[in-house]
Amino acid sequence: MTDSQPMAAFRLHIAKKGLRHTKQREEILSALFSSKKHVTAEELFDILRSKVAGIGYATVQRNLNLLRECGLAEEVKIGNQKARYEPKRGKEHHDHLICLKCGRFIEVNDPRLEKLQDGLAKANGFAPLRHKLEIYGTCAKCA
Amino acid sequence: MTDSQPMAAFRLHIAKKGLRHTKQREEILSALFSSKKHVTAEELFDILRSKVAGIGYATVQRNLNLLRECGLAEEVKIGNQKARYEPKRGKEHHDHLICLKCGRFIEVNDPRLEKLQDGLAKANGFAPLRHKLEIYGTCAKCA
DNA sequence: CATCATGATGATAATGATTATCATTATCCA
DNA sequence: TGGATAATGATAATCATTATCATCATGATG
Repeated sequence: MTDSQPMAAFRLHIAKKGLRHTKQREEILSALFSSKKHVTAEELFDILRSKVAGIGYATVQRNLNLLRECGLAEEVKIGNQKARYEPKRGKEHHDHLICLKCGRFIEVNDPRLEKLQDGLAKANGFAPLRHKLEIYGTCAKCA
Repeated sequence: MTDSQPMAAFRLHIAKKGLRHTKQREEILSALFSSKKHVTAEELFDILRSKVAGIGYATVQRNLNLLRECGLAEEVKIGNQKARYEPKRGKEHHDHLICLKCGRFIEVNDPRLEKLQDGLAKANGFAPLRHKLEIYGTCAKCA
């Protein structure tokens, strides 16, 4: 099997930390990157049950956290709702437009935001690492 | 007692919804607006115990939600941590620089962000209502 | 001012998401 | 291949928040 780019990065991270490669980890990564929407741990768990006999919910959660650690997954959390995860390729960052009616997420990206972040931070003697911008409103379909 | 501006707004909201004015509500609002930092419900509860004999935790939580409803309080939530609340005067909006080391919140406000929000939204047929920007990094004291 | 319908409170249980525990299994290096 | 130990899976624990419910307080009414 030829490793996909994310899979290779995952293997590298695992090796660097002295962790082990497992079938579950492989499948979790694969399922996350195959998903077309932002999935919850539970949804991912349901998908994986049919592929990996006996896989446990805790394993999915644990490895989503691991993927988050190595920058391959990002968590999006709205209010007290269950966290959703999205695959992250490379270093590109994007923000979200979140529809309050249907819950849809629209991904957006604007380089001006990065500049604005740096400016705001610098003015306060703050060293920025990352940011999270969520714009709430109504999407076109729900208007 | 001369009502403060927020207290008047609170009374108005309560009246409009057919709710009742209570000593607890008054004290919760007052304590929130007296706090110098972003407080958790628990911290507010501890402050209030000495002022209002027998006040319950649930009452504080309930009324923080009520204050949020009528725009007098704003909730800030980082990861899985306990929610923090800040008093909100009028309609001014601000965002947060959040220090990953000491947990300090710095409030910032830049009108360019509002324009950026509107631009991003319009480009996606999205009607924006509000946004939340959190910039994570290291503050000057923790550098 | 007294009555009373009902909203609010306070104590506590319930909920729900996430994390910790632990016995067992699987990985992978020597 | 053996063995040290990380990972897994099942489940319990945790923790913040919300729901429940008996009792109390508010405020409109007479």
